[in-house]
Amino acid sequence: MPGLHRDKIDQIRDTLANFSANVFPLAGVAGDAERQACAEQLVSSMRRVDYVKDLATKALHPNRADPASEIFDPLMAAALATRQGNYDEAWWLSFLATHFGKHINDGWRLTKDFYGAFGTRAAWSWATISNNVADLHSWLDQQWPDLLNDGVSRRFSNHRKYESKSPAQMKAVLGSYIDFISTFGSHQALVQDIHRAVGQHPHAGFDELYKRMRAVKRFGRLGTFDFLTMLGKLGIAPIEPGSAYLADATGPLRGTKLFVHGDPEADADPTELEEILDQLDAQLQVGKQVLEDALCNWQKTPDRFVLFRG
DNA sequence: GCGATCCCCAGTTCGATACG
DNA sequence: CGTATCGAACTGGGGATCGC
Repeated sequence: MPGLHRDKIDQIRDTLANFSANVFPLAGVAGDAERQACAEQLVSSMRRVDYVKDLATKALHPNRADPASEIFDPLMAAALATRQGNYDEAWWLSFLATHFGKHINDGWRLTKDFYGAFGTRAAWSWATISNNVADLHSWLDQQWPDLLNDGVSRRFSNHRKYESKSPAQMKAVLGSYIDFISTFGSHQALVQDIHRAVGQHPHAGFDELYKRMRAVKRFGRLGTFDFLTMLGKLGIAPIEPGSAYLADATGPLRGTKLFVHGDPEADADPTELEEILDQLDAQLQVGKQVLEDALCNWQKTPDRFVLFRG
């Protein structure tokens, strides 16, 4: 990150140094190069988060919501649906965007072609699928594999690289999500139920949804965290992560161990690491998603900034 | 060149075992 | 009994490597 955001990087770097001196010694960023690289990763993560938050209010072309359009974008489509009060569609689009993900080269093509059903029929909108799961299943069995077999690359994102486009898995994953929501009748009814159960605090809501997402197949710690933080950023659900969910993590846990103890393999209690992140964020005020994202990317190359792609 | 094979990954699932 | 914890088994697809 050359030149740009110099002030913000400097400010974060100084906060890290002060925190180390006065609150808890952060062994992983004791060196100048490491502290600088970490500060740059934090600013880089903040910018990615801010980009998505801005989608909620910025001007968007209506074709962003049209899967037949070249400029279809499921996150922008979710933002547009939210503005129209169509929370069901906003959640569903966010779910599909998270499940398929944006591939570094193929972009949103996999999401677009599933959601738009390759133009073979009306789009698989929430209104359509939630009332016609059987139609979705037969379409996946009978048409989807042939439609995919056209020589065009439609890959999952890095975070979803173990997923499969097989009809069996598609039915299992999408079906389990549809079932999960259908128990409540609508996404808004689910949110109301969460509020009844744990109150209205965004951290409590996030945590309760995180637990309940176990009902959705193939959505583990990473997929669930990506999905729920997306809902929060786009203003689709009033939730925000109150922790980095290190207990179930691999990369972010490694990153936090390196950050705090100077050793990615350190035998550290995730709960204690979370408490240190809590205290640090009281000063940084960047949010837990930025911390977990930045520390995961930083630990790959701790002594110099490498932009995360993928 | 080109297909076959291998390896990796910020993963997931399943079943066994240990608890209260 | 339920349920928490743990590790082994297994995952799909891309890209690198290998053998021809």
